[in-house]
Amino acid sequence: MSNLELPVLGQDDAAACCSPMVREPLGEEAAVELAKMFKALSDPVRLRLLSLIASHEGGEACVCDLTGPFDVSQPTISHHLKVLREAGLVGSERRGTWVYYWVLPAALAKLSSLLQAPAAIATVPAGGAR
Amino acid sequence: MSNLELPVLGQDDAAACCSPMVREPLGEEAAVELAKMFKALSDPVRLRLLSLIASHEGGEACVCDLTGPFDVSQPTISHHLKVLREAGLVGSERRGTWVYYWVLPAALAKLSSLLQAPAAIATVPAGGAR
DNA sequence: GTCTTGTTTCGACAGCTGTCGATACAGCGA
DNA sequence: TCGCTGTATCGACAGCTGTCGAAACAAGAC
Repeated sequence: MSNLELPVLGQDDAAACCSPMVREPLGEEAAVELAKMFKALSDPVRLRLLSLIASHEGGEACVCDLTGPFDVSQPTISHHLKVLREAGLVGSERRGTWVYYWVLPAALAKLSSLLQAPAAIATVPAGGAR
Repeated sequence: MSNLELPVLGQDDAAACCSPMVREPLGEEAAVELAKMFKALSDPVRLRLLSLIASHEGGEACVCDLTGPFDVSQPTISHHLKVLREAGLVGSERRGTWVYYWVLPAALAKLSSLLQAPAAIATVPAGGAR
């Protein structure tokens, strides 16, 4: 069976803790921590926010870039950004007037590797490479 | 506050659901669907249930194998299994007295690939064209 | 200084979620 | 048939979540 170039465990310290959950039962503490991250991803607005930030030029986006595409109010966007930040999925920094957010790739990689299902790897279309 | 109209890619494309979200903004519909799956993962008990099922011999587990390790009641386990099933993450079947659950690897793979964060994302040049 | 703009926090509210005990349903064995 | 065991559903309830408008805070412009 072919093996793609997948994020390898131990690639960095954040991912080291998370082997695919299909290999061994998750511990209770690990489950609690991971559930918090998945909960941050469990809202459509936050999911779109995350992808907007990640796909933005330079890999970061100003809040002012993020309020436009949504139907919800600006305080609500701010709230969702806070949730993403507290879950460790994004980082933020104020630069003058604006506040910028960027994705923390290690966090996404951690969740991604956790969900890797060996039996399914062969059925996944060959990566995102264009 | 919401007059901005940014181009959103992938709203009509099936691939939008499976390519890394760091490459292009998630469409609204795709985000709603994916959020449901992540919501199913956003509870520690469900996360552990999923890993217990996946790591069980034969890749499937009877409900009777799943109630033991948890402090919650049997109806609660049944409820969580239902959530996982309705999210499309597991399948189930009754065989005589017992009901068996198994993980649907394609669903995990879908989420896993979505979260894949290429290391390059952090170093994309600011002037990069799309 | 004052004003303007960008962002966060606050307080409130409806709706959803996880949990339970009680109960109903499904098979099996005696 | 009856009873037993395994599983799902029901009804209820406390607590959490997403949302808003109003207000506060931060930084720059005038």
